[in-house]
Amino acid sequence: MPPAPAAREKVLDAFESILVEHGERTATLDAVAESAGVSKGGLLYHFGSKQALVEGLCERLTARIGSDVETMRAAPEGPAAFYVRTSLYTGSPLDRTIIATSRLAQGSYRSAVRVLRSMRQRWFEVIVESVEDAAVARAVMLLGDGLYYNAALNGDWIHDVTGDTGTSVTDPARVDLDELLGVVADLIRSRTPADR
Amino acid sequence: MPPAPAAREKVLDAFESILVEHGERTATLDAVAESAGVSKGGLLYHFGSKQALVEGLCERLTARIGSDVETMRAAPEGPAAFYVRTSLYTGSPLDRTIIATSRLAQGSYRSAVRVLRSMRQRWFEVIVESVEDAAVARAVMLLGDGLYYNAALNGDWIHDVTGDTGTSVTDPARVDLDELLGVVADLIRSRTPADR
DNA sequence: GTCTATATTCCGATAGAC
DNA sequence: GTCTATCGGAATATAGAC
Repeated sequence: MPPAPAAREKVLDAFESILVEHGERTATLDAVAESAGVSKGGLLYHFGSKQALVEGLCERLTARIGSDVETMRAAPEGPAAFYVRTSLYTGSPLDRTIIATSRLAQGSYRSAVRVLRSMRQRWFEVIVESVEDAAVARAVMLLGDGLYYNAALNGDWIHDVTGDTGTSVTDPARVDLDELLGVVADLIRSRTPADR
Repeated sequence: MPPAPAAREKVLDAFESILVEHGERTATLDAVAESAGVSKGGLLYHFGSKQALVEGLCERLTARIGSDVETMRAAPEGPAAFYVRTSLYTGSPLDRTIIATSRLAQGSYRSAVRVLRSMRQRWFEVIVESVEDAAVARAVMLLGDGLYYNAALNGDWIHDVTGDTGTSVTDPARVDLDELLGVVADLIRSRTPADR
């Protein structure tokens, strides 16, 4: 591949960060340019319009999902567990691109909606293939969706970075990964035909 | 209660509709006023600023959640099943208020984030009380969150209005309610201590 | 490729008539 | 209570210098 224009990636990173941390309203060309360390004119050289910027982010998501799906398919723990585990927000590049694109989709950016739907479709295909039960696969998908919904809602992204002992049992937002994976395993087991 | 200014409610309805159908960016005072059939000046008489409008929607959500939680607590099918069932978008007033508020929360409206968190907290308390297992309760919450995430993503809200027979099994977005409730029932059963 | 203007449109809010 | 008119600021996009 070509040397890859560094400025383009920097602009995309900045756009992503502002979307994740401050929402769509704040992600103006001015703000993105400043955060990327270029002028507005410079930004508009790489992305001719705001729509082009949105398109750029969508393409980045498509690319990142491609490698994620490959990893998922080969995951030793199984695609379902892998999917649930990686749906818990950790601030990975993929996480951030997903949240940023979700923010755009909540606006009226059709292309963001399209790319997110296709992402879900690709995940689902791999999961349903491995659990052999469409109902369970859809439930697993929903659990992952729920984790992203919570990530997008909380904003500060602190789930388990603090090693505090007082994790309140009554806080629905504080999801424990091992606990959840246990539930998922039970779920899959309870639905797997015991014909062997 | 006082006669309840009809115009205020109409404005709030319009704000909600635009948020749900076109997103936060489109929900300008101009657009809301036009959709509500009043002038911008008229709107600003009832809600002195955009922030006041946001606050008004948050208060509406708080009120509607209050009655929802009561209904949920008394539901014959049990709070968990009730919660999952009503998390599937049907276009009810509560559904619309939740989606609208979620749209605001994805922006940087702190009050919307706060009211949504408190909503989840209240739901969770009722659910955990009935299933007696915090892990299951959290998983159930996530399933509901996932349903709302999907509703917010699809935008056209068509899940089951069409009586088409060709519901593709490979479409993760097309959730069948009975199927999902079956999974939830299995889940609760698999985790309920059989000590009786 | 990147910059500094500048044109244009639009949004939120205020003032004041009716 | 509801309206019209308008100000000030911000956002997208363009033009053209370096």
